[in-house]
Amino acid sequence: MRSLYATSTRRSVIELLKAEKRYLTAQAIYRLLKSANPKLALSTVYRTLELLAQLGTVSSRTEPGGEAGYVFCTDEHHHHAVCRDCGHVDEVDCGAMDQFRAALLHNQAFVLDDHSLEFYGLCARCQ
Amino acid sequence: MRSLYATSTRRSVIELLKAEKRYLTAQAIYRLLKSANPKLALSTVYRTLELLAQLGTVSSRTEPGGEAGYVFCTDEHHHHAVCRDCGHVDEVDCGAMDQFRAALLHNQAFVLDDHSLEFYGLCARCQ
DNA sequence: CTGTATGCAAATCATTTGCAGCTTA
DNA sequence: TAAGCTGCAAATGATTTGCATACAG
Repeated sequence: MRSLYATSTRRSVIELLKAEKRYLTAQAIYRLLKSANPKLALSTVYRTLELLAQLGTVSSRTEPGGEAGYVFCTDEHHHHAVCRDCGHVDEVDCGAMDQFRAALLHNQAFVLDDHSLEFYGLCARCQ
Repeated sequence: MRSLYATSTRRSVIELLKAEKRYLTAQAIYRLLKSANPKLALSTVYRTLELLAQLGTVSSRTEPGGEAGYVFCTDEHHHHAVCRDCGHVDEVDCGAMDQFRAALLHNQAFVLDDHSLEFYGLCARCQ
Protein backbone atom coordinates (compact mmCIF):
# COMPACT_ATOMS: atom_id res chain seq x y z
CA MET A 1 0.00 0.00 0.00
CA ARG A 2 1.37 3.30 -1.10
CA SER A 3 1.42 5.97 1.57
CA LEU A 4 1.22 9.70 0.99
CA TYR A 5 3.32 12.40 2.58
CA ALA A 6 1.69 15.70 3.56
CA THR A 7 4.49 17.87 2.24
CA SER A 8 4.49 21.63 2.41
CA THR A 9 4.26 21.93 -1.36
CA ARG A 10 1.12 19.83 -1.43
CA ARG A 11 -0.38 21.80 1.40
CA SER A 12 0.30 25.09 -0.35
CA VAL A 13 -1.25 23.93 -3.63
CA ILE A 14 -4.39 22.82 -1.82
CA GLU A 15 -4.59 26.02 0.20
CA LEU A 16 -4.20 28.16 -2.89
CA LEU A 17 -6.93 26.35 -4.81
CA LYS A 18 -9.18 26.37 -1.77
CA ALA A 19 -8.74 30.13 -1.43
CA GLU A 20 -9.11 31.02 -5.10
CA LYS A 21 -12.18 28.95 -6.01
CA ARG A 22 -11.64 29.47 -9.73
CA TYR A 23 -9.93 27.56 -12.49
CA LEU A 24 -6.16 27.94 -12.38
CA THR A 25 -3.64 26.44 -14.78
CA ALA A 26 -0.56 24.59 -13.62
CA GLN A 27 1.55 27.50 -14.82
CA ALA A 28 -0.55 30.01 -12.88
CA ILE A 29 -0.27 27.94 -9.71
CA TYR A 30 3.46 27.62 -10.27
CA ARG A 31 3.87 31.39 -10.64
CA LEU A 32 1.75 32.13 -7.57
CA LEU A 33 3.68 29.72 -5.34
CA LYS A 34 7.13 30.42 -6.75
CA SER A 35 7.63 33.59 -4.70
CA ALA A 36 7.11 31.81 -1.39
CA ASN A 37 9.07 28.78 -2.53
CA PRO A 38 11.74 29.83 -5.09
CA LYS A 39 12.97 26.34 -5.87
CA LEU A 40 9.53 24.97 -6.69
CA ALA A 41 9.48 23.03 -9.97
CA LEU A 42 6.66 23.15 -12.47
CA SER A 43 6.77 19.39 -12.75
CA THR A 44 6.02 19.10 -9.05
CA VAL A 45 2.93 21.23 -9.55
CA TYR A 46 1.79 18.91 -12.32
CA ARG A 47 2.44 15.84 -10.20
CA THR A 48 0.57 17.36 -7.28
CA LEU A 49 -2.41 18.29 -9.42
CA GLU A 50 -2.56 14.82 -10.89
CA LEU A 51 -2.58 13.38 -7.40
CA LEU A 52 -5.28 15.74 -6.18
CA ALA A 53 -7.40 14.92 -9.20
CA GLN A 54 -7.13 11.22 -8.37
CA LEU A 55 -8.11 11.91 -4.79
CA GLY A 56 -11.11 13.91 -5.99
CA THR A 57 -9.88 17.09 -4.31
CA VAL A 58 -9.75 19.03 -7.56
CA SER A 59 -11.53 18.76 -10.84
CA SER A 60 -10.03 19.76 -14.14
CA ARG A 61 -11.15 20.80 -17.56
CA THR A 62 -9.44 22.02 -20.70
CA GLU A 63 -9.67 25.75 -21.06
CA PRO A 64 -10.17 27.58 -24.37
CA GLY A 65 -6.45 28.19 -24.86
CA GLY A 66 -5.67 24.48 -24.66
CA GLU A 67 -4.26 24.50 -21.16
CA ALA A 68 -5.81 22.48 -18.35
CA GLY A 69 -7.51 24.40 -15.53
CA TYR A 70 -8.00 23.05 -12.01
CA VAL A 71 -10.48 23.98 -9.26
CA PHE A 72 -10.83 22.86 -5.70
CA CYS A 73 -14.08 20.99 -5.18
CA THR A 74 -15.81 18.20 -3.30
CA ASP A 75 -15.54 14.58 -4.26
CA GLU A 76 -19.29 14.20 -4.70
CA HIS A 77 -21.06 14.35 -8.02
CA HIS A 78 -21.91 17.94 -8.81
CA HIS A 79 -21.56 20.66 -11.44
CA HIS A 80 -19.90 24.01 -11.68
CA ALA A 81 -21.40 27.43 -12.20
CA VAL A 82 -18.62 29.59 -13.59
CA CYS A 83 -18.90 33.37 -13.49
CA ARG A 84 -17.71 34.74 -16.82
CA ASP A 85 -16.76 38.01 -15.16
CA CYS A 86 -14.69 37.08 -12.09
CA GLY A 87 -14.22 33.39 -12.79
CA HIS A 88 -15.63 32.35 -9.45
CA VAL A 89 -16.75 28.72 -9.44
CA ASP A 90 -19.69 27.52 -7.36
CA GLU A 91 -20.86 23.97 -6.97
CA VAL A 92 -24.37 23.05 -8.03
CA ASP A 93 -26.35 19.85 -7.67
CA CYS A 94 -28.15 18.35 -10.61
CA GLY A 95 -31.75 18.09 -9.49
CA ALA A 96 -33.27 18.67 -12.88
CA MET A 97 -31.28 15.89 -14.51
CA ASP A 98 -34.17 13.42 -14.21
CA GLN A 99 -36.05 15.43 -16.81
CA PHE A 100 -33.24 14.84 -19.26
CA ARG A 101 -33.08 11.17 -18.38
CA ALA A 102 -36.78 10.70 -19.12
CA ALA A 103 -36.63 12.69 -22.35
CA LEU A 104 -33.57 10.83 -23.65
CA LEU A 105 -35.17 7.46 -22.97
CA HIS A 106 -38.45 8.47 -24.56
CA ASN A 107 -37.11 10.30 -27.60
CA GLN A 108 -34.17 8.16 -28.65
CA ALA A 109 -34.10 5.12 -26.37
CA PHE A 110 -30.83 6.37 -24.87
CA VAL A 111 -30.13 5.04 -21.37
CA LEU A 112 -28.45 7.86 -19.47
CA ASP A 113 -26.01 6.89 -16.78
CA ASP A 114 -23.64 9.83 -16.53
CA HIS A 115 -23.24 13.39 -17.72
CA SER A 116 -20.96 16.36 -17.61
CA LEU A 117 -22.43 19.80 -17.21
CA GLU A 118 -21.01 23.24 -16.69
CA PHE A 119 -22.89 26.52 -16.36
CA TYR A 120 -21.74 29.98 -17.42
CA GLY A 121 -23.20 33.29 -16.34
CA LEU A 122 -22.84 35.95 -13.69
CA CYS A 123 -22.42 35.25 -10.02
CA ALA A 124 -24.23 37.25 -7.32
CA ARG A 125 -21.37 39.70 -6.87
CA CYS A 126 -20.78 40.47 -10.54
CA GLN A 127 -24.28 41.35 -11.70
CA MET B 1 -13.53 38.90 -48.22
CA ARG B 2 -11.96 35.51 -48.03
CA SER B 3 -13.49 32.82 -50.19
CA LEU B 4 -13.32 29.10 -49.54
CA TYR B 5 -12.35 26.35 -51.95
CA ALA B 6 -14.20 23.06 -51.85
CA THR B 7 -11.12 20.88 -52.15
CA SER B 8 -11.20 17.12 -52.24
CA THR B 9 -9.42 16.88 -48.89
CA ARG B 10 -12.04 19.03 -47.21
CA ARG B 11 -14.82 17.03 -48.80
CA SER B 12 -13.34 13.77 -47.62
CA VAL B 13 -12.92 14.99 -44.03
CA ILE B 14 -16.53 16.13 -43.95
CA GLU B 15 -17.78 12.90 -45.49
CA LEU B 16 -15.84 10.81 -43.02
CA LEU B 17 -17.13 12.67 -39.99
CA LYS B 18 -20.65 12.65 -41.39
CA ALA B 19 -20.49 8.88 -41.85
CA GLU B 20 -18.86 8.05 -38.51
CA LYS B 21 -20.97 10.19 -36.17
CA ARG B 22 -18.56 9.71 -33.29
CA TYR B 23 -15.63 11.64 -31.86
CA LEU B 24 -12.49 11.20 -33.94
CA THR B 25 -9.08 12.71 -33.25
CA ALA B 26 -7.06 14.50 -35.90
CA GLN B 27 -4.64 11.56 -35.91
CA ALA B 28 -7.46 9.06 -36.42
CA ILE B 29 -8.89 11.06 -39.30
CA TYR B 30 -5.42 11.34 -40.79
CA ARG B 31 -4.90 7.58 -40.62
CA LEU B 32 -8.31 6.82 -42.09
CA LEU B 33 -7.83 9.15 -45.06
CA LYS B 34 -4.16 8.44 -45.66
CA SER B 35 -4.80 5.22 -47.60
CA ALA B 36 -7.01 6.96 -50.16
CA ASN B 37 -4.72 9.97 -50.29
CA PRO B 38 -1.12 8.92 -49.49
CA LYS B 39 0.35 12.40 -49.54
CA LEU B 40 -2.13 13.85 -47.09
CA ALA B 41 -0.46 15.84 -44.31
CA LEU B 42 -1.54 15.81 -40.70
CA SER B 43 -1.28 19.59 -40.60
CA THR B 44 -3.86 19.83 -43.35
CA VAL B 45 -6.23 17.74 -41.26
CA TYR B 46 -5.73 20.12 -38.35
CA ARG B 47 -6.28 23.14 -40.57
CA THR B 48 -9.42 21.61 -42.03
CA LEU B 49 -10.83 20.77 -38.61
CA GLU B 50 -10.15 24.25 -37.35
CA LEU B 51 -12.00 25.64 -40.34
CA LEU B 52 -14.96 23.29 -39.91
CA ALA B 53 -15.16 24.19 -36.24
CA GLN B 54 -15.35 27.87 -37.15
CA LEU B 55 -18.09 27.15 -39.67
CA GLY B 56 -20.00 25.19 -37.02
CA THR B 57 -19.86 21.98 -39.03
CA VAL B 58 -18.03 20.09 -36.32
CA SER B 59 -17.81 20.43 -32.59
CA SER B 60 -14.79 19.46 -30.56
CA ARG B 61 -13.94 18.47 -27.03
CA THR B 62 -10.83 17.30 -25.25
CA GLU B 63 -10.84 13.54 -24.77
CA PRO B 64 -9.50 11.78 -21.65
CA GLY B 65 -6.08 11.14 -23.20
CA GLY B 66 -5.54 14.84 -23.84
CA GLU B 67 -6.20 14.75 -27.56
CA ALA B 68 -9.02 16.74 -29.15
CA GLY B 69 -11.96 14.81 -30.61
CA TYR B 70 -14.21 16.12 -33.38
CA VAL B 71 -17.78 15.19 -34.37
CA PHE B 72 -19.96 16.25 -37.24
CA CYS B 73 -22.99 18.17 -35.99
CA THR B 74 -25.43 20.96 -36.71
CA ASP B 75 -24.67 24.60 -36.11
CA GLU B 76 -27.61 25.05 -33.73
CA HIS B 77 -27.34 24.94 -29.96
CA HIS B 78 -27.68 21.36 -28.79
CA HIS B 79 -25.99 18.68 -26.72
CA HIS B 80 -24.49 15.29 -27.35
CA ALA B 81 -25.52 11.90 -26.06
CA VAL B 82 -22.44 9.71 -26.34
CA CYS B 83 -22.75 5.92 -26.24
CA ARG B 84 -20.01 4.55 -24.03
CA ASP B 85 -20.10 1.25 -25.92
CA CYS B 86 -19.94 2.16 -29.62
CA GLY B 87 -19.16 5.85 -29.28
CA HIS B 88 -22.11 6.90 -31.40
CA VAL B 89 -23.05 10.53 -30.85
CA ASP B 90 -26.64 11.76 -31.08
CA GLU B 91 -27.81 15.32 -30.83
CA VAL B 92 -30.21 16.30 -28.07
CA ASP B 93 -32.03 19.53 -27.35
CA CYS B 94 -31.97 21.09 -23.90
CA GLY B 95 -35.61 21.44 -22.95
CA ALA B 96 -35.10 20.85 -19.25
CA MET B 97 -32.50 23.59 -18.93
CA ASP B 98 -35.07 26.10 -17.66
CA GLN B 99 -35.32 24.12 -14.45
CA PHE B 100 -31.62 24.65 -13.87
CA ARG B 101 -31.91 28.31 -14.70
CA ALA B 102 -34.64 28.82 -12.10
CA ALA B 103 -32.82 26.81 -9.44
CA LEU B 104 -29.52 28.64 -9.97
CA LEU B 105 -31.18 32.01 -9.70
CA HIS B 106 -33.13 31.04 -6.62
CA ASN B 107 -30.40 29.17 -4.75
CA GLN B 108 -27.32 31.26 -5.43
CA ALA B 109 -28.44 34.30 -7.41
CA PHE B 110 -26.49 33.04 -10.39
CA VAL B 111 -27.72 34.38 -13.73
CA LEU B 112 -27.35 31.57 -16.23
CA ASP B 113 -26.68 32.53 -19.82
CA ASP B 114 -24.85 29.57 -21.28
CA HIS B 115 -23.94 25.99 -20.49
CA SER B 116 -22.13 22.97 -21.80
CA LEU B 117 -23.64 19.56 -21.35
CA GLU B 118 -22.76 16.11 -22.51
CA PHE B 119 -24.55 12.84 -21.78
CA TYR B 120 -23.05 9.38 -21.44
CA GLY B 121 -24.91 6.08 -21.56
CA LEU B 122 -26.02 3.40 -23.97
CA CYS B 123 -27.61 4.10 -27.32
CA ALA B 124 -30.57 2.11 -28.63
CA ARG B 125 -28.39 -0.38 -30.53
CA CYS B 126 -25.98 -1.14 -27.69
CA GLN B 127 -28.36 -1.97 -24.86
C1' DC C 1 16.33 4.28 8.14
C1' DT C 2 13.09 3.60 4.12
C1' DG C 3 9.81 4.89 1.19
C1' DT C 4 8.23 9.18 -1.02
C1' DA C 5 8.59 13.52 -3.02
C1' DT C 6 11.16 17.04 -5.45
C1' DG C 7 14.25 19.69 -8.60
C1' DC C 8 16.39 19.72 -12.80
C1' DA C 9 17.02 18.73 -17.42
C1' DA C 10 15.80 16.08 -21.18
C1' DA C 11 12.11 13.77 -23.64
C1' DT C 12 7.24 13.49 -25.42
C1' DC C 13 3.27 14.56 -27.79
C1' DA C 14 -0.30 17.22 -29.74
C1' DT C 15 -0.83 21.18 -32.35
C1' DT C 16 0.91 25.26 -35.05
C1' DT C 17 3.51 27.76 -38.45
C1' DG C 18 6.67 29.31 -42.49
C1' DC C 19 7.20 28.71 -47.01
C1' DA C 20 7.47 27.01 -51.78
C1' DG C 21 4.78 24.51 -54.99
C1' DC C 22 0.11 22.93 -56.37
C1' DT C 23 -5.16 23.73 -57.07
C1' DT C 24 -9.59 25.65 -57.51
C1' DA C 25 -12.59 29.05 -59.25
C1' DT D 1 -4.09 34.03 -63.44
C1' DA D 2 -4.82 34.94 -58.60
C1' DA D 3 -6.39 33.71 -54.32
C1' DG D 4 -6.48 29.78 -51.61
C1' DC D 5 -4.77 25.22 -50.33
C1' DT D 6 -1.35 21.64 -49.20
C1' DG D 7 2.90 19.07 -48.03
C1' DC D 8 6.97 19.16 -45.64
C1' DA D 9 9.92 20.26 -42.07
C1' DA D 10 10.86 22.94 -38.26
C1' DA D 11 9.00 25.42 -34.19
C1' DT D 12 5.86 25.66 -30.10
C1' DG D 13 3.98 24.79 -25.86
C1' DA D 14 1.96 21.97 -22.49
C1' DT D 15 2.76 17.93 -19.97
C1' DT D 16 5.67 13.85 -18.69
C1' DT D 17 9.69 11.23 -17.31
C1' DG D 18 14.47 9.65 -15.55
C1' DC D 19 17.38 10.14 -12.07
C1' DA D 20 20.04 11.71 -8.13
C1' DT D 21 19.12 14.23 -3.97
C1' DA D 22 16.22 15.86 -0.11
C1' DC D 23 12.54 14.94 3.11
C1' DA D 24 8.50 12.87 5.95
C1' DG D 25 7.17 9.34 8.88
